[in-house]
Amino acid sequence: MPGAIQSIERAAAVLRLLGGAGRPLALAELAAALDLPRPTVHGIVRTLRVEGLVEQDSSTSLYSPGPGLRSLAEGWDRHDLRSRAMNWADALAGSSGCAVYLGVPAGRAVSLVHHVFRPDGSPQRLRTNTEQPLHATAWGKCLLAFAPVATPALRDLELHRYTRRTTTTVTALETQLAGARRRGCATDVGEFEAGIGGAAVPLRTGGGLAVAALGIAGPVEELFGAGGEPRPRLVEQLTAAGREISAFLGAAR
Amino acid sequence: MPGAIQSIERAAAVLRLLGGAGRPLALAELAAALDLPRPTVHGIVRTLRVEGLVEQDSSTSLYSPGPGLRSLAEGWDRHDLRSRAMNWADALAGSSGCAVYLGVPAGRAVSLVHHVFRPDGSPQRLRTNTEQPLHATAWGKCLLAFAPVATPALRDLELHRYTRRTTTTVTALETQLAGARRRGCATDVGEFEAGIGGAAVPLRTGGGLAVAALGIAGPVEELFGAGGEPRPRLVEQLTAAGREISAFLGAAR
DNA sequence: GCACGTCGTTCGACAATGTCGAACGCCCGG
DNA sequence: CCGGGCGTTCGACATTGTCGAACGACGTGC
Repeated sequence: MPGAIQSIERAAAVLRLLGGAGRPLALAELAAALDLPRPTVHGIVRTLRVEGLVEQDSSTSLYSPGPGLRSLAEGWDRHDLRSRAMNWADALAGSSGCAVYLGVPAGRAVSLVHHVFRPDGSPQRLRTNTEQPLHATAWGKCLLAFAPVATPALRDLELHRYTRRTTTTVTALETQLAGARRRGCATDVGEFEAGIGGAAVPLRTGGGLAVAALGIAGPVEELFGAGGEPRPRLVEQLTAAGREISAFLGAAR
Repeated sequence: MPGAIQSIERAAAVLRLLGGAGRPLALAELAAALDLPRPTVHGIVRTLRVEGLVEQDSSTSLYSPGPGLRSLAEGWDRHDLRSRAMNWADALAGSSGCAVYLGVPAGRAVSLVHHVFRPDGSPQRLRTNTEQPLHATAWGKCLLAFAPVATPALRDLELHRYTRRTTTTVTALETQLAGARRRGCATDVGEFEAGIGGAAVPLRTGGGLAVAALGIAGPVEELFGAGGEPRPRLVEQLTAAGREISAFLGAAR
C-alpha cells in the first residue's frame, strides 16, 4: 500500500492549521481551508480532541491546539508528572495507610520521583530521586510489564539478588510479569528489602501508553493475605487512584 | 459518526510511543507494543514520515520522532524561519539583482523578518522588523492569497491608499488574489511606494500550509514587462527559491 | 555455506471504515 | 418571527484502511 493514509494526512493538516493560525479557529474555517465537508473535519477534530491534541473552548466552541501536542513532542518529564500526580498520591497514602511511590523508567532502573511517607509517624527515609532495580520492586516490575518499550529487554537486566525472595531468573520474572499484566497490578513480596512488600499500577497518558508506576509499600504481612495475594481493599484503592491520575494525564476529559 | 477515527488514534499512539521511549524504535517493536500487524503499523509510520512527524534512520531503519513534531506544537517562529531561509534569500538577491524580503503575518499587517539589499550598491534602508500593509505589498497579498487563516478577512482590512495605484476595493483585491493563486505568485506594481514593485511566493511547511512570503523588490519597469506581467526569468528564480525553502522547511524527507 | 530466524517492506482482496449529503437543534441579527 | 449561520448527528454508500501472505535483505548459529 505505497500511499499515505488519508485520514492521518488530514489530521496532520488540521493540527498544522491550528498551530499556524495564532488564534482559535472555527470548525467552518478549518473545513474551508482544507476544502472538506464540515462533518468530515468534525470527525477528525473530535478524534484529536479525545487524544488531547486539540482543545475546544466550551463557550465559543472554537478549536485550538491542545496540551497533548507538547507532550507528544517532548514526552512527560519527571517534574511534570510528579506535580500532576501529587494530590492523588497523598490521598492514597492517607486512605491506604501505606507509603506511596511514583516511579519512572530510567535506563536499567526505576527512578523514584515522588515519595509520600506512610502516615503512621514511623521513622522513614526520603527516597525521592533514588534509583531502584526493575526486577525486584513492585514499581520496577510494573514498568517492565506495562511499558516494555521504555524499559530494557529482560535478558539485558542483571538480576541481582537482594533478599532470599528476589527473583533471579528470566523465566520466573516473565511469569510474574504475565500475572501482573493479567491482574493490572505488579507486586513485590520482600524482594528488595526483607519484610517490606509493595504493589504498583501503571499510569497511562492519553493513548494508553504507560509512563510511570504508582506504588504502595509496607510490611509484607500487612499488604498481602495468607495466600500471597495482595489485599483486595488496597488493590482497589491503588487501581482507583491510578485510573484517576491516568484520566487526568490522559487527554480525554 | 460519534466515534473516534481509528487510524488517527493509532497514529497518535505511534507518536506517543516514539516520544515516550527515549530511543529510536524498530517497526516490529511498535507493532508489538500496539498489538497490530506490522504492515498496518508500517502504513501509519510511512504516512507520518511523509508528514515529517517521524524520522527513519537510513542505516538502521529505526524510527524516531521527527522535526515536524516540534513545529506542530509551536508553529514556526520568526527567527527560526529567518535563519532557515537566509541562505536562499541571499542567493536569490545575487541571481535576480533585486532586494529580497521575507514576510510573515502579524495581525493586520505583514512583518518583515529578513531583508537583503539589492546588490547594486545603491543606498537602501534596512526594513527588517518593520510592518507593511497586507493589501498594498506583494508579500502582503501573497499571505492573503495563500495563508487565509493566518490573516484577517478582507473585509476587516483598512484599504488605505498609499499611491495612485493602490488597490482600495475589496472586489478588486479579490480578483488580484485569485490571479495570484492561479499564478502561484503575488505582485505589487508600485502600490505601496511609487515606482517600486515586487513579486512574492509563499513558503510552505510540511503539510503545504503557507507560513511566510518570499519576495523580491525593485523598480517597476525592471520587474515587469510591457504587458504588466512580471518578467518570467525573475518569477522562475523566485518560485525555484520558494520551492527549495519549502522543501527544507517541509517535512518530506 | 546452508538453513533459519527476523527484519522492513510490498501486494492485493476483503470488509471494515471513514466520508459526506442531508437534516437537526441552537444562537444570533434583522 | 424568520432567515442564515453555526456545531453536531445520522446513515448509506463506496472509498479506504487493514492485515494475511509473500519477498528480498540481513545477520546467526548450526
